[in-house]
Amino acid sequence: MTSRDHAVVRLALDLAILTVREGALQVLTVTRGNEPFRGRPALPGGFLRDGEDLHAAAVRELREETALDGGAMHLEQLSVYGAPDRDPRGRIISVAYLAIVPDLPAPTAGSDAVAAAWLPVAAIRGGLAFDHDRILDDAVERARSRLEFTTLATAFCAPVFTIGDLRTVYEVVWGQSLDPRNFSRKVLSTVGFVEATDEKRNPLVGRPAALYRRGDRTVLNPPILRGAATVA
Amino acid sequence: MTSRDHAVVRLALDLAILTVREGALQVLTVTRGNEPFRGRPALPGGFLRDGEDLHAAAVRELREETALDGGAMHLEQLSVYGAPDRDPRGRIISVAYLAIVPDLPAPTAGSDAVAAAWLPVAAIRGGLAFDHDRILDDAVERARSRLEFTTLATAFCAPVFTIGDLRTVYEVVWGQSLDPRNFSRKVLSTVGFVEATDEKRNPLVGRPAALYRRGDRTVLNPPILRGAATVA
DNA sequence: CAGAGTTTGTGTCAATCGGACATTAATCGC
DNA sequence: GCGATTAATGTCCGATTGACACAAACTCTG
Repeated sequence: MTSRDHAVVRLALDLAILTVREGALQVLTVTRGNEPFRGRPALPGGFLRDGEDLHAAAVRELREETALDGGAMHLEQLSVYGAPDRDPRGRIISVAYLAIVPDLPAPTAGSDAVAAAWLPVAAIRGGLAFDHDRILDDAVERARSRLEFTTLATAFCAPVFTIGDLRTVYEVVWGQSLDPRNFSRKVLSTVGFVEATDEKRNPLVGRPAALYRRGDRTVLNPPILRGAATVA
Repeated sequence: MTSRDHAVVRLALDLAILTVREGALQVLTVTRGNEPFRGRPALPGGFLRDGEDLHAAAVRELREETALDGGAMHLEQLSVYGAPDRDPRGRIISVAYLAIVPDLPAPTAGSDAVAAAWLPVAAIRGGLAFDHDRILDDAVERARSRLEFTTLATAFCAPVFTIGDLRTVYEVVWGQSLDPRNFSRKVLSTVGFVEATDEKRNPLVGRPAALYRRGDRTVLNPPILRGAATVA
């Protein structure tokens, strides 16, 4: 069945799990315990199991890494990386997934066999194993684009959040500051983006902010384009 | 090396090659000569070869099917389809690619071993083999979206084309009619979208139209959004 | 050759949207 | 109470867009 003409490959999954922590866009990394790239940070991942659905495998990996219900968070397929020399161990094709999670209050699964850690994306300068730098670049660009055209930003937020929280997500992911007034107007005028609650949250200083839940809309029409706004 | 835990898969490539022919969005299909799905139309494709790069394999398949220089046309990765039961022959993961080609004057590679034919997308109602209907749906949606945010529409056109040709591409792919005056203004005011030539083309009837080449810009900012325009 | 028919190219106008910015409201610390 | 700080609402104006008028250039027909 498997003739010489057909490449024999193993199929891996790699997850770029993004969040906004401490005012920065961060990605979940694991430290490699084996060669190659021993000791280097890498994106968490694993191999596809026998008879396992591709998307289900990604959900499983996400749950294993974040100890969160993978079905509830945002998880989308990013791309496939299949350069012949991308893994020195042999022909391994990797399907990369992009996951967006809120700032997790739980300790980041550090008790696992592998050491997991959140790293600021800006602090990673080509330091990841394999071709994971390229995967991360693609993941960040996808997330930036998603913020323009979908309501994905709410996936970065806790179940209940303020407009300021949402604006911070945009500012951190895009790396530019936005006008709070215009941002509020844009979000609140888009029906289905956020849903008002009757609660408020008292910050350490300043006027209390109204709290919102995510709405049922997923696509933003019109989009919120990252124009030539004031760079932070 | 390949433990029981790791699924053994074969990696296939499927191409959704789209064009605009005879005023309709069409896709290149091949008629399957073997079981399963013998006699049913399917997207052209093949298996990844040993040591072959993924994108290079897609370029090769495209050239085999259209006899055109794959490097010159638009070819992008679409998605991966990996449901366990998507192929009755066993575990086959498929990487789908979207290709956009102009209306080919050459006979559509009909002399090949497999019979290739252009089929209008609208005429295909769940008639493709495997999960190719879903792949085609995704490909069409991707193309529609690309027309909004990139200059991809020029890939549907011959090297030299009129604004009317370009508008026809939008109308056919989106399935809605556009105002010719506003469309011209939008295209011509976007620097780098099209490049003027000093030639004109005489249609069968009506005023001659100026001919343009594709410009060097790839992203459209601002985009041309398919709004609630008049449906054709 | 004149006029109808058709398509291209230029222009107008009003409604809407987006960016820049002012002002008021609510809370905390002193 | 008062200043500092952040939230929420509002104003203004230029840019963009959708709807539509009209002139220009060509072919076909009578």
